[in-house]
Amino acid sequence: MSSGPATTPDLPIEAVLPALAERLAERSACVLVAPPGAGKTTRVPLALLDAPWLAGRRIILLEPRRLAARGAAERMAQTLGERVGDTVGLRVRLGSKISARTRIEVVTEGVFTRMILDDPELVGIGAVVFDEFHERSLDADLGLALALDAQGALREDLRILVMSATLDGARVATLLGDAPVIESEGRAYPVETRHSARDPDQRIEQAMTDAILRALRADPGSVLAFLPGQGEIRRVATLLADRIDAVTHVAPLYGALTPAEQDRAIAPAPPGRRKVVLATSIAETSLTIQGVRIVVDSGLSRVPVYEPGLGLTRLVTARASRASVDQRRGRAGRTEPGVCHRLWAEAATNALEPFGRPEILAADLSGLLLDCAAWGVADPTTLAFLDSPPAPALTEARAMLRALDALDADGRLTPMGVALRALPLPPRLARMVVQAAAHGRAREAANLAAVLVERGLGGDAVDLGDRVERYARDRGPRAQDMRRLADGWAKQAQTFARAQRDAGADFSEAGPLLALAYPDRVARARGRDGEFVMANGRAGRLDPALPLAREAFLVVADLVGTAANARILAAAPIALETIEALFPERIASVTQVAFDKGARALRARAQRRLGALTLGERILPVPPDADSAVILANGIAELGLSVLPWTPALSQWLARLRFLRAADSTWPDLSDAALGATVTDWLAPEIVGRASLDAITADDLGCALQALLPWDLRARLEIEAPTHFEVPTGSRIALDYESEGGPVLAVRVQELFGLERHPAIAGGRVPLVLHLLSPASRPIQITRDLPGFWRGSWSAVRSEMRGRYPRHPWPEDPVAEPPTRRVKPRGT
DNA sequence: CTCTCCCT
Repeated sequence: MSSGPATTPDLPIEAVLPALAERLAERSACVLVAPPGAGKTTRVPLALLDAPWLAGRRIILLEPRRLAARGAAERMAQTLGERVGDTVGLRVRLGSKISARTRIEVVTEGVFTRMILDDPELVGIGAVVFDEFHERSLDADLGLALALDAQGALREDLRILVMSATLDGARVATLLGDAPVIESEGRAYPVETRHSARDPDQRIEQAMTDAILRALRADPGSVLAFLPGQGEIRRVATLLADRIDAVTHVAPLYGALTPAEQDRAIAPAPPGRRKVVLATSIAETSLTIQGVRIVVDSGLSRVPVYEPGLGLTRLVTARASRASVDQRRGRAGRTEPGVCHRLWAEAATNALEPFGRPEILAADLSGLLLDCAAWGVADPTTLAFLDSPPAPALTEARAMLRALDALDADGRLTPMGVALRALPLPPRLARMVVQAAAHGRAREAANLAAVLVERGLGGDAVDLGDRVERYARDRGPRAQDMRRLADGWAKQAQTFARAQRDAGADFSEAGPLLALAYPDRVARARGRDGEFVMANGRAGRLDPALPLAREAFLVVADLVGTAANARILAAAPIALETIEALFPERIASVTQVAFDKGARALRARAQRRLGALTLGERILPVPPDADSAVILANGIAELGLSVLPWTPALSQWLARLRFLRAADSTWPDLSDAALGATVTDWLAPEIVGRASLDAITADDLGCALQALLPWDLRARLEIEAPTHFEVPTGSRIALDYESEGGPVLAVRVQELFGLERHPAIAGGRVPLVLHLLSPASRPIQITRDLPGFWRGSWSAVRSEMRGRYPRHPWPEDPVAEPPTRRVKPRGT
């Protein structure tokens, strides 16, 4: 291996600079792929400065982070022996250093998007250089799409250079019109990679703790460990505390720490001591930790998943990408050769996604859509994006911007949209500030917006009123910077403000202000345990010990977690009267009819609703309409159809039809399941105007059942399955169709005297099951063969019965005897 | 099992 960067001042990138200059002289776009340590960020812009095609115009260098932008500007200025603001300038949100002499402007990606939207011709600019493009931020993707559009339509002479560390350069080159790709060597010390697959039953915290302790014993130097999030970092720190030696210091490192805490975490260990830094993906790029020789990588990272439809983002723990784990490994070889321990089997590396998911595929696109509309493009998918913005997120963004009144029906910018774009804030918050300005509260709204966009400003209390108050008392440099910015937003918003009628809300308070930005996240308490339901239908919870948890209504600004378990991170209370005053056109009056199972009756309520949220309700008489009847019918079906007012005749009717259906499927299916599934069709029309089960009569049920039988089958029913059977005495006896063996005719035996043939129905096809009864209607015999009975067991029955009922006829030959229906004994 | 990171 060659010697390291410390001993060789010439950087690997120098070797490709002549080729790069040559390509850019003849082509308008170029891709430069160079791994970390190549020196591209600082060397390339300076090398292009004297190119003839630049003709004295400026170069814009895009960096993904303010820290990186400041560092690049400082190093380039130093190379020239100048200060930032001379030849090399800087333009970031908080503070710009630009002068008339400036030829290279280092800007953050978001700044460039605004620059090109304000000046699509990019007057005075000869080249735009995208650095760290492999990070694929939303702003970089949008900035490149807009720059390509401008180049094609207005500025064919504009040079576009895309620089990237690990990118698949060919894809970008295609996007840039088959631009040439130049590759450079990187420079890093060798890093030995060791794999050890984790026992799947072991928790990641335990595996990481064991691996760190092993690594400390095996090699000298400090350790940088990558974990997915704060929770894991805290738990590993606790586990390590019991088992680590006194000369080794454990330092957590993640984004939510204050800058001072972060500085302490990345400071080198004192001589003779070692350090274990437990970090999130924050340590993959942008900050270097001195003295790290050992990296231990869990292979996991926490990534956001945007849910269009709810307009919310939740976090999931996922395997880190191949690019990400390689980047992590590289952190061990920054200053000397190192070791990287990976907590997975070597073969699993090939199964990793090659790159992390580009932000444009998993983000809220409302800002992007608004910017595109300002560019004159209503459909962003017509621009040259490396990955096209996904349709569901665009649909959601379009709906939100329409609701904010920022776009018209054709997707063009409205005057409100112009006003929102003038504020460098997310569209919802911009709308809040503009609308508050119309009521003379621009300053209050801008301060609330500041607390919402700058993480940690005003602390992390859930109650945003508390955060605004703390921020107002904060005299630190960051708070002062943000106050200057917020003042600018407020002034800008006031230029668009036209005095409006009284809104009936006090916009000096956080809750009413927030409602302007998040009308869909107005929430109502459900129960007492800090549970709230929002107008968008989703629920979230608060620590029940917080005073905020006792409020009836909140506006939720931020929450995390899965749909089933979302935690509210920022909110402010709002009064019911304020909600009613703010959203008269959004609040709908809904009459709701529901079946009360306990009372077995319908209940009607008039509800005032904001989306999924019920603001108030009162009891109403049940409307006697078809809709109510359907709800009652379905409620009854849930209880079971046996609760209906069945009479013996209706039960028999049903049994007759089921009997026929069993043999012949031209008859309708009237099983319990089929009837229950179709109550809307047959029961509901006959119970219109009924408000409870008790109000339904047997007649209602009869009419409803009749409707189940087509006209042409009604006459056949009487023939095939008659209700009664006429015996020789002339008695019409009801048949029982519910018996399992078939339809039953139960009759006193004397009424059958003279009958030679067995009685049958259904055109003689189905013999009845005869239940022969004594004069006292006690069962004597069951038979399906009456002639056989007369010939056979009748004589035995006769001898027994004659003794018990001596005054009734028990003839020797029943076929020859006249039938009788007399029950009373013959005269005495 | 209380939040990844970044920007106008």
